[in-house]
Amino acid sequence: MKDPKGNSDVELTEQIDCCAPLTAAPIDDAAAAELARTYAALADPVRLKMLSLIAASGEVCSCDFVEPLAKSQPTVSHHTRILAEAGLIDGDKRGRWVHWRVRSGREGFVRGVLGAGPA
Amino acid sequence: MKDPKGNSDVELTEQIDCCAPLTAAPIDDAAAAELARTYAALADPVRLKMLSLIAASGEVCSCDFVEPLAKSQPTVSHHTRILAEAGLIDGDKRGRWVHWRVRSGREGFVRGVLGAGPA
DNA sequence: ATGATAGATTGACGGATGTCGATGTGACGA
DNA sequence: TCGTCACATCGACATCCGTCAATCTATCAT
Repeated sequence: MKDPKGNSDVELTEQIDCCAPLTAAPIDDAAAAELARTYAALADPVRLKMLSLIAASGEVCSCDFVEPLAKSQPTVSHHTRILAEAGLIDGDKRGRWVHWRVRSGREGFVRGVLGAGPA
Repeated sequence: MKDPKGNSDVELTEQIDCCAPLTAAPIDDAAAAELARTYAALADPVRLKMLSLIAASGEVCSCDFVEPLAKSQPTVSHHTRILAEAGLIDGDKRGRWVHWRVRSGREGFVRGVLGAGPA
């Protein structure tokens, strides 16, 4: 796959010009793959409800997911794992319980994700 | 604290309050399903590159996707359809060509999606 | 009309994903 | 020590998804 123009990893720079494009340059393959992985983690209603439960309470125990989500315990574990591997939540094991919270530094992103209305 | 439609910039509003939740309440099933559909459309590197190509150029013909994406014409058509059904792009048929643009009103969302770094 | 072109649709294939029962692994309590 | 509880992992299954060759549809040029 060739890259005719030398647009390797150009960061998003503010263009205040008239008729400025939405983005300065198309993203490269690595960035696209990385972003796709993040959004894939958000592409499931169960995981979105998980995120919103965590975001609303600040901290949620794994056991407290089973009832509101109406999913089995292995399924809940599966989804928390995916969210954690996507870098969106962190698990804090205290005794037999694991408490989940939004990863530090990602609160703004998560809030934006959950509030993304048609605007 | 109500959350207005303030999804302009994903900005880090410091949570100085003690124990302030990220969101007021967990999202309901319908909202979760709707959001999941949107993010599912973004969960593919080919579609993200498409979006970035459109966002960078303002308007892209379907035929101009085949080469930079290194995908067959049916595959390109498949992906444009998914992005359109997700309400992210619109196709403008002029003669034999279809020109794609970011849907009006979704520019901010798309810009945020493509520039979603860890902040 | 005829042929050429841009794009959509169909059908098929392999791989990824969501789900749950069964089982494994630690941690707590009696 | 033994049993229980919380969670992770495994195995299996059905479904969904990305991909392309073949084909169909609509449009343009001659």
